[in-house]
Amino acid sequence: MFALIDGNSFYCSCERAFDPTLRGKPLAVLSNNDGCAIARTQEAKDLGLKMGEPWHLASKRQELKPVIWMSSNYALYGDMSRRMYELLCEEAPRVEPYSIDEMFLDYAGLPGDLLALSARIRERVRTVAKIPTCVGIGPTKTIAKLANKVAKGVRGGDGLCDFARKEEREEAYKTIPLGEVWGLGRASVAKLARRGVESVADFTALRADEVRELLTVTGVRTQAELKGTVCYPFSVSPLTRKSLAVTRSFGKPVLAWPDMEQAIAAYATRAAEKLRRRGLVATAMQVFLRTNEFNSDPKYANQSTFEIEPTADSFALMGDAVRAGRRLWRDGFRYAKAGVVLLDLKPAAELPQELFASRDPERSARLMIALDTVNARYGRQTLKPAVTGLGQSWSMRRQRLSPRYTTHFDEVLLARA
DNA sequence: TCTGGGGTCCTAGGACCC
DNA sequence: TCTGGGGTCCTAGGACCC
Repeated sequence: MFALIDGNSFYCSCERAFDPTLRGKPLAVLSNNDGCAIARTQEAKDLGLKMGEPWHLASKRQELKPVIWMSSNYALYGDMSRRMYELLCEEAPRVEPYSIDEMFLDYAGLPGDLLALSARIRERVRTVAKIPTCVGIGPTKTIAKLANKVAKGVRGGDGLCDFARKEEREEAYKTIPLGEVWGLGRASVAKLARRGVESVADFTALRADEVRELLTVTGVRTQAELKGTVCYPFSVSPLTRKSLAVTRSFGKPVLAWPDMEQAIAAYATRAAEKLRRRGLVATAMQVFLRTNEFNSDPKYANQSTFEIEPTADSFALMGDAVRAGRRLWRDGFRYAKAGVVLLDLKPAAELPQELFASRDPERSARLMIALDTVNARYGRQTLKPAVTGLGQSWSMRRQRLSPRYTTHFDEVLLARA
């Protein structure tokens, strides 16, 4: 049996964990660049704030005046996520992190009342990590996810939903709309609706070949999982990821190549850091830049994907990225966004020793270790390649940032006694 | 002035080969 | 002159997720 536990309004709950004055108030956390709302407390939802609403529009709506807006603070959320994970590891034999605020638990082989166990876990996460959560239980991940959604939907409920028993969940399927199912998005729901399929029960009643024709094999898997057959097994350690990206919208439009060069160099440097932290090397790279998609600026977007010599060296990656960016650059546009994506990642340990590598691998490794050590101790941007620049007029807006309570000594909470 | 960032998987279609 | 089947690999685009 599986369980899925997830934090309610996770980013908002993280902010509240450190600032109790935010409790009971309508609060929203904004996306990068303070673009749109990506997390809302119940109070903010009740005022009518929608997921993804652009802040520049929402903040002008009269009924949303009471909402407290905060920039997203991923260092804090990542840290809170890790705490939640460590707590869960003490309670459940196996934990699989799924996203920053969601973890699957494997209850296989556990004796006793799994609902009571879930309640205990939930209470511990609430009191120790200060994060309110909901838990769904089911024999497959898809069912556990669905149960979790049901638990979340009950206001003033106990935050738990148990779909372990076939009869009970099949009864519930009759009234649950299809869009609630993990793996069925807007497009699939619309396709199914045209066939009169609206509830989860309608969907599980379809023949597998009909589902396949409509939704391909992913739809077939989702259906099988809803019926209790595991298609997505539990895995404690995810396989090494395949790609890694650093992409950002600019705080203001970029008009000149030197600014773009700085941005691309900085993104490549950051991507290289992420790569090294995971012990990986990249063997291919994608660089893209684009103008604003939403306004009436003249449009230009282009990207380039190419193989590179396998590496995690900041300078090598930066050089490749900047050269590619230069080829893509056209004068006369107002650029709104750019990105560096590292592809076909491999564990560094598997890297064959190149006889004629253009860079001395040992020297590169020593330099990168020095770079990472200094930056770990003194802050991320202490040592960085010169071309990434000091001015950074393009960097994103984060005007409503909370203090970095957990990651910076000079911003930790002070307790007076 | 203003609309996020970072992932995965699947399929169709073209190029190329035997 | 016309006609065939069957592979592989790559890429673009769609769909979905948080």
